[in-house]
Amino acid sequence: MAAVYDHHSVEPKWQKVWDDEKAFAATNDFSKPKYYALVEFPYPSGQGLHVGHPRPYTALDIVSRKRRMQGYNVLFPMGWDAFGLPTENYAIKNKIHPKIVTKNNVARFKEQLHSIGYSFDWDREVNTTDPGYYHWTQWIFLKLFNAGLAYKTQMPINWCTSCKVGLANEEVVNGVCERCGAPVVRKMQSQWMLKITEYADKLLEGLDSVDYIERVKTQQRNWIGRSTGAEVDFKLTGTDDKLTVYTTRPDTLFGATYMVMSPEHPYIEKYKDRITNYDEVVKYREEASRKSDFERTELAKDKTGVCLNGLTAIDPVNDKEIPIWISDYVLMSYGTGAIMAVPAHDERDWEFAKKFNLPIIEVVAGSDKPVTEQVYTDVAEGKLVNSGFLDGLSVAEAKKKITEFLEEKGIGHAKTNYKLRDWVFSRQRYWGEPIPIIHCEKCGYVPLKEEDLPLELPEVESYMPGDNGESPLAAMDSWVNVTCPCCGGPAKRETDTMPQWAGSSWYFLRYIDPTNDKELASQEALKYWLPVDWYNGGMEHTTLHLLYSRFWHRFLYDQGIVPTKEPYAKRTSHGMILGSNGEKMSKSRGNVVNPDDIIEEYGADTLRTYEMFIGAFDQAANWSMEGVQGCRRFLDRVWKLQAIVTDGDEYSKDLEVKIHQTIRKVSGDFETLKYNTGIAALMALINDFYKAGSITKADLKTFILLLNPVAPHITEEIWANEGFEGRVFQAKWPEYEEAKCVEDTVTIAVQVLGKLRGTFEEDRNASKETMIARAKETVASKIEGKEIVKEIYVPGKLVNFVVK
RNA sequence: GCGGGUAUGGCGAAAUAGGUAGACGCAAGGGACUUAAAAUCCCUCGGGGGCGACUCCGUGCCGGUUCGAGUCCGGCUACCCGCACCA
Repeated sequence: MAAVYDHHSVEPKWQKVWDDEKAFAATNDFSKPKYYALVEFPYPSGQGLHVGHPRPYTALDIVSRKRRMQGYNVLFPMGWDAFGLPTENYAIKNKIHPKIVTKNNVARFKEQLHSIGYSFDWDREVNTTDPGYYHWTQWIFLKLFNAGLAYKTQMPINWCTSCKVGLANEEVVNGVCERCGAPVVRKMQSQWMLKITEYADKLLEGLDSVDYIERVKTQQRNWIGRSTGAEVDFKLTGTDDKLTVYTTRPDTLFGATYMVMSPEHPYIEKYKDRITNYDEVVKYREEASRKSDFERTELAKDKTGVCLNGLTAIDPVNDKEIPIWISDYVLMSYGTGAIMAVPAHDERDWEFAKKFNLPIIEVVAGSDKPVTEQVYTDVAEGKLVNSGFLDGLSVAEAKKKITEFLEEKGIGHAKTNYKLRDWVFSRQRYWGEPIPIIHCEKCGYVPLKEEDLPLELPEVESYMPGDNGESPLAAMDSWVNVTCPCCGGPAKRETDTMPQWAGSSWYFLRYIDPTNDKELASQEALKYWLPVDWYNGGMEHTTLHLLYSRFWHRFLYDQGIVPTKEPYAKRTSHGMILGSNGEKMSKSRGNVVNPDDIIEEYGADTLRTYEMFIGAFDQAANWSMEGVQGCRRFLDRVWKLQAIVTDGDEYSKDLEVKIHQTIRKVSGDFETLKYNTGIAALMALINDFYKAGSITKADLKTFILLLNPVAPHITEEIWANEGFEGRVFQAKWPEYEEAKCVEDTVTIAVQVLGKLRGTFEEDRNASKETMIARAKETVASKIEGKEIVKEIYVPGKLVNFVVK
């Protein structure tokens, strides 16, 4: 044995052994119990791996390695989510094909991941930009199209007035273009959409059947945002038209004092002759078009709006004529694009009414202050007033009664609404999956035939979007102009590509059968491997990627393509790794840590141990070089255990209880995301080993097995040095006996009036009477001359005396 | 703005189900070894007071429930994440 642990020679050595022996390949032996562990596949950026990546990867590598030791057939795959904007922008700037850029980045990422010693099954690597992969992404799109879930509509995009290109939200900084600084406006564009809203209820209900951490479920539920209310028709004065609003509070209908329409509402165009201040309205609408939905609702505090002079509405319950305003906080994309405003009982309406001096009428009583001074939104306590036939009812009763009334009169009906919006699926970009649709003047949108897939990305001369905001593909006349598969007439290909979310919405299915060129994956393999048993990923993917992939999966289930309703049985999330200054790591802040440097100086096992020890797994943590060093010191102490090991195939007597406790602790902590305390327990045990002076081979063996999932290289090397049989990755996970986890004596805390006044040691089986008697001795001076009113005894823990 | 989180020593953090706050690690101070340093090993380490047995205070802030609150309840404050074309 070498005197010191030399990671430079040991780590690559074992990585090669694992590769050569195909140590971590999932087998197709479907008779074995399976375990599918999944981490989010990375976007192979030009910067290479970031120290944030190894955190979730190491966590599930630990789980995977432990599962294999527990006898499971484990699938733990890795791949590349390689389409995307930064690669395309790099390609534009440097005139290099994105394919080449991607290939280089992937090679770098793969080498980096390899050097950390992950137990990925590299035989199942997938890449979303590979035509053999996106063949099936396009195939799923065709299924969606044929099921009526893909449609085209006019949607606004961010448009740079100077570059003449569509921009991603991220490329818009404070309303101007990130590259040139010119103002960005919203421009209408015909876009492909996916009807995720049709799956809103299924996605909501599915959450009840899966084991996701609670905040992920809550965030998805709120994102879907189901609310039940009513749609109500208000007559437009002097016309045959009605203005339909959506409200969650139909009970407050008698308190509506004005209406607000979205600035984009079609009635504005329709009745522009009636609106006497139309110029002002148009100006306001232009200003609103410069703001994103986010800004429009963000600026809600300082309400803006314009009253439509000449256009009013009639409240259907009391025939009152009320004014109509337009304001940007009302969005065309939610509800009906118009609201009735009840300022007494809605915060935004109240602020708006105060600003523009509009009447505020109380219709729910129960507030401490008059509603002209403070908005009253309590729905549990209040009773209806000033509301005709609703007076005296509770809010819930009134909701029911008014909805029945509206339905009876034919002026409204109960309505469920969702905050969730349909998924904008078009990008005017090159580096994405081509949308396999042909547009024919005669036949409309015609899908490609399945046998014509994959529709490969053609080579183009420039990756720059066209002047009118079209994708670079639009310039490829020979590719664009085709004959209609339906009528044989002249037709044009769709030139938009899919968003990056497309490839990542189903990648976990492809790992199951990655080389199948007949189907997306074989039914037999899907039945065996699904669902994913444990999926860990960033909290930032909760509402988009996670929801999108659940949507696709549920759709595929409805089509009979996959055997489970839900793709992921369990979902957990990790916290971000921040720079040592507590800020997000970024080049500009100069606080970026490259994992390669850590591996070079301290080794992969140190990196892995530190990333797991850094803090609570689900919380953000600051990087610390000193902390890295501490973990390396721990591994050095592990290495040096070889110097104090003596023969013996049983646990040392003095260490036996500690070892059993540690097996229990580590086995549990590795399952519950508490990697930091699991490692702390191993550190505590090694401290006990050194205190004992010498340990048996059995002591060492168990310690090595427990540490192996975290630090696989050093443990494999010690295992070989000590002549233990086979490889650690083939060994069995250690077991503990509950009976051997308990000490003979317990320490009892003694409190007087809840304050700690002393402790004593006693046989753990001693009676309650003995414990209380010993407790009285322990705090004799504190309770002397006082009356004991109550004795509280918590077995094995404490005694508390309540005295007078 | 809306939705979701988080707050404990000098620092990263622990604390099954309301029961000894600060495990484990880092930094710091002292000691051993060394010509010296590094490495390693040993000891101390929340704050105040006391020579001392001890004692008071302490888990973001204000209040409550309880024999007992970091943990439960009500009300705040600060910070972090997401907000649909970054991934």
